[in-house]
Amino acid sequence: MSIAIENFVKAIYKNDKNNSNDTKPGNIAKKLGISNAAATDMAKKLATKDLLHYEKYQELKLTKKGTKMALNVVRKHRLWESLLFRMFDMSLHEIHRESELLEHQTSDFLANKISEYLGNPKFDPHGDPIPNAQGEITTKDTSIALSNTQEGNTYIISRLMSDDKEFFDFCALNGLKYGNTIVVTKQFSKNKMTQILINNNTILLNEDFTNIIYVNETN
Amino acid sequence: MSIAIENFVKAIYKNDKNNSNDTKPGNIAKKLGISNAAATDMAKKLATKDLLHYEKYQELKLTKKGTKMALNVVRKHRLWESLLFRMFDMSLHEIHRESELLEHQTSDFLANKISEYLGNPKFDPHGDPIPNAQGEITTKDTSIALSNTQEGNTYIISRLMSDDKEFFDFCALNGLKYGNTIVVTKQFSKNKMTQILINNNTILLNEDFTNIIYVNETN
DNA sequence: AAAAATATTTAAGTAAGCTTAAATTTAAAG
DNA sequence: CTTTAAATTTAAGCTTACTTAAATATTTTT
Repeated sequence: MSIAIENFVKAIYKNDKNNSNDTKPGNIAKKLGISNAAATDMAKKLATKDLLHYEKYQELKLTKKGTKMALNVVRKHRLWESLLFRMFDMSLHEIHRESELLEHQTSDFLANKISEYLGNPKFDPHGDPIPNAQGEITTKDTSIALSNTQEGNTYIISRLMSDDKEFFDFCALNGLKYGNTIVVTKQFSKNKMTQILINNNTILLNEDFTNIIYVNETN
Repeated sequence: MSIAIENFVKAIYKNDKNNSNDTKPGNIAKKLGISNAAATDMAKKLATKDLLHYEKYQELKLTKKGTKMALNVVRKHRLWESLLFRMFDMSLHEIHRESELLEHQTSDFLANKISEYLGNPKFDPHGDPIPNAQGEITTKDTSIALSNTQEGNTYIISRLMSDDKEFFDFCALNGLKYGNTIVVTKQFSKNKMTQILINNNTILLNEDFTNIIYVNETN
């Protein structure tokens, strides 16, 4: 299948996961930087390939086959991120940018080699789960957005859900990293801001950030 | 530039290096598995982009710009081969197959990271020279084909110039590997065969193989 | 040096993956 | 509930990278 198709099913998959927007052609088009018309065309075409269900004006829904394809691409993306992050001195933004391209030119064979080399990791450096070779995500996600945490509690950063360079630069600068511990010192619910303590520094995060930083409670 | 263009200039570059065939559209088409007509079309198009010189019925000649592009792709290919070969348990044929795809989706930035990680190697696992970041090959090649060696002399394998799985399987089985030492025990000039001693095994190689195995004299 | 074989080029056409503009449908607002 | 706004779809068209078939030029053979 082509790169365009892989990116299309991946975009649908990710849009569903975030359940931020409804999964209609327009929203997918926005993510991919193509016109609405192109997205509609592609949706129709993929329906004939049994990758998704298409009904005029309705949301797009991946078939089992489509989901499997999406997870296969996601797997390769996250394995590349894991490998590049471990081997080279590259930022979260940089590994994402490179993996976005490499994911489409990676055989299942090579993906398995990378996975094996890394010890079959379950999570990538963003904290996102890595599907296995069968396209299954076996871990369950108990993490919550920082915006939903309780004042006074201690948490462990589990996911940084973004592709944005500036966000990652901010994270790197402030020690916001997968696995690190933070204390939520104050929730400003009216202003939708969260104050946290990390590495003995107090920082105040606004909604944009507290919605994409995910954490787990400490046990 | 597109993958098709990168592959086209690369094919011209490699055809020139091997100086096996004249570098006309038909020969390039054969290498790329496309029709002659497609190759002519592409050649004309690349001439307008100043990547090569095109004159009807004449050989294609890369411009400086075209050569630089080809060397940039070759660099990425050989760096990937070096990395995959070092990290994973993969054969020469497998690393070639994967690198053939990865080479087109690799930023200069990542290529430099890979090079740095490997200690800026000058040769890949096939013994082929790796162009530097400026697209220059700084090593000079003193190696000769096994078919041109002298009976009784000892040599070091310097290059295995092939993409063929069977050839690499044969090499792996018999210890024919970049850097290994062999003794040429007999040249059967009439039958174009060469007998060598390697790892205490005597093997007889025919022309197909002695023309693509390159060696250096020991000092 | 002419005839035959081979390669190259031209011409016409196709599929993928887009575009813009107009028409249609749905969703939102008053 | 009607009007307005927004999104989706259809239609027509473009570019890239091919294809096959026919025309033309070059090589090779005799």
